[in-house]
Amino acid sequence: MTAKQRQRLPRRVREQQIIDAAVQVFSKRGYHAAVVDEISELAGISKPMVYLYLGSKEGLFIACIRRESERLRSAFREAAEAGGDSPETRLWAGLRAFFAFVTEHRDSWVVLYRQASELGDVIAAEVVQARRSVTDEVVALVRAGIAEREDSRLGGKDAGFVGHVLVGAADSLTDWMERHPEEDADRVALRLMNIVWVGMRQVLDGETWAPPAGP
Amino acid sequence: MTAKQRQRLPRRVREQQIIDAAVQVFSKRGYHAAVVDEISELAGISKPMVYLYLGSKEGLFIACIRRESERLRSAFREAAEAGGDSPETRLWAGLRAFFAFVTEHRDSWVVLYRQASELGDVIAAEVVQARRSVTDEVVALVRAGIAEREDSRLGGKDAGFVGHVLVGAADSLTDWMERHPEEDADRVALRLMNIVWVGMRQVLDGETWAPPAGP
DNA sequence: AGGTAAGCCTACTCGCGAGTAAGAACGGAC
DNA sequence: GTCCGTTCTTACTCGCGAGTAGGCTTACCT
Repeated sequence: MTAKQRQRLPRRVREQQIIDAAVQVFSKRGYHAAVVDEISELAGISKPMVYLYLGSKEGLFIACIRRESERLRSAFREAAEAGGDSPETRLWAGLRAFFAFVTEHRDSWVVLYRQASELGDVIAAEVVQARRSVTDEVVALVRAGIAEREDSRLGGKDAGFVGHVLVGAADSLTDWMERHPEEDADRVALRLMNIVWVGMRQVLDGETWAPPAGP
Repeated sequence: MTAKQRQRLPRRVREQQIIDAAVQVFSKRGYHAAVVDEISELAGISKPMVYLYLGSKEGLFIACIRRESERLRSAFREAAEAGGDSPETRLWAGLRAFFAFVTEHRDSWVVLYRQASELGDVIAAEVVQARRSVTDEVVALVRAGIAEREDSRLGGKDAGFVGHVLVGAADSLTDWMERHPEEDADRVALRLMNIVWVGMRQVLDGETWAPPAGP
């Protein structure tokens, strides 16, 4: 016995521990700068175990994306579904859940969306897919909100537009929150609703903004 | 004569050519996956020239960030300054210039803001700095817009918030634009103004959004 | 107890890519 | 012509990190 044998654990558990560690390291270093040895060490395991269970560095990263993406999307959707009857309140509930999630799992967010241009098309596609799936959830709510108005002058394309505004703004606000720790997730979500949703409602009511007439 | 001597050009010119190539390759592959040989080849030069002029891969990347960041910021600022007297029209002009810039120089944008978590603190700091400098330009306009109202219920912190919303939304909308090529930069900027600026104006006017009273 | 499969490790290989040494060709200046 | 500085190249070194070979150990089953 080499004195160095660690506690044995079933594969299921180890896999999750490895992914836990990987999310931290990928988040901190980025995909390429991340070193598998560091991940395995943080997971309390040796490198070959990582390869045995996850296949390759790329496979490991994809596993991270999949798991974290699923968690985030579930958090959003479940909150939205429990958020009342109107799209408005559902969107609000979803946004609260979103900001709560990224507050608590900053690493997940970083791994999910701050790695876009990196590595071969395989992973890039995975990352794009993950972001799109979140955007789609938001767009669905916005579309429902628009559809409530019959005479609406906004259509499906506008829902996509607003969805991107919301997701992009939320992403960026993640940074803002770091410098304003006194603002919790709920307050940030409320602020965002106040700007974007109110703006959209105004546009729906026909009060648009137009640039001053030019030449 | 080794038949392989290329046209000789002064350092100034070569440096720019190298940076041109580097922006393309960094944008396509990401910092770590980018290979200096590919950059030098694309620049029509041999690798040692890159090291002679830019020092290291890191130095090369920083040169890219600096140059592209400066270009983008100038584009925004010059448009804003020429955009009339009110913060409103200046912001509008700035946004138009921004979207026009990223439409035409997508690579620059990708290199500037889609590389955050990568490499040592040195470059990460540079990237953060670049994004911040753009955000600051926007925030200044928003703050001016808010300050126009005397009885404003929004303050400096809100300007920062709205600035982050705008920059984040704009970032995300670059993806949306790729899937909607029929929308040019001006139309996207107009849409964004319609949502965000109108929303903010409403809040300034006191029409806020509040969640339905909860337990 | 003996077999066996799952969990785990040490100690490698080996290619890729950052960075460099050493000098060749060109273009003036005098 | 012949010097000198700049531009440019071929042809390396060398470390780092992804991935692996091969085997040891513990838990459980019969």
